[in-house]
Amino acid sequence: MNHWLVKSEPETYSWSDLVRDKRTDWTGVRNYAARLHLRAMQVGDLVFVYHSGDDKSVVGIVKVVNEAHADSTDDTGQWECVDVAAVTDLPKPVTLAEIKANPKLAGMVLVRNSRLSVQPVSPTEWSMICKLGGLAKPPQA
DNA sequence: GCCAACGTTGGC
DNA sequence: GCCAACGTTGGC
Repeated sequence: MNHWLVKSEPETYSWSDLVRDKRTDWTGVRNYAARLHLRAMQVGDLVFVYHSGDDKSVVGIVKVVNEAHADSTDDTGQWECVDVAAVTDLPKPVTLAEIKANPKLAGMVLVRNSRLSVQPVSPTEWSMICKLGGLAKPPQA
């Protein structure tokens, strides 16, 4: 199983929207590198949700419930999305400042390439952020 | 509001 | 195929 991180502007679609919807198709990705990651996702993979903008925090975890398929919000037919379902929020959101300050996390794609909206997360990074986020044990797929 | 980083577009 | 110009993202 792989781990990922997706970004969203909370003004556009926030974690609370996701909790309300319970499940959503993660549309709107319009970047080739991000699309590669979407295509690599498998059902059961766990994904951090990060709020960009004012929040700048990892706020929750979703799981992939449907592999990549056509993005209904795209007219050109070239972009894809996966379906995700809410798993848990982080009791204590992990801020970008914390991530940058943590030597184990400072190498994250989130820090190195802040513009990539869908990105891989290493197992070490995953467990560290779960811990910082106040999860006693990381969720199972 | 500014600007750095990055991606895309289009002329050559 | 290169690269300048432009647009967008997102942190500060």
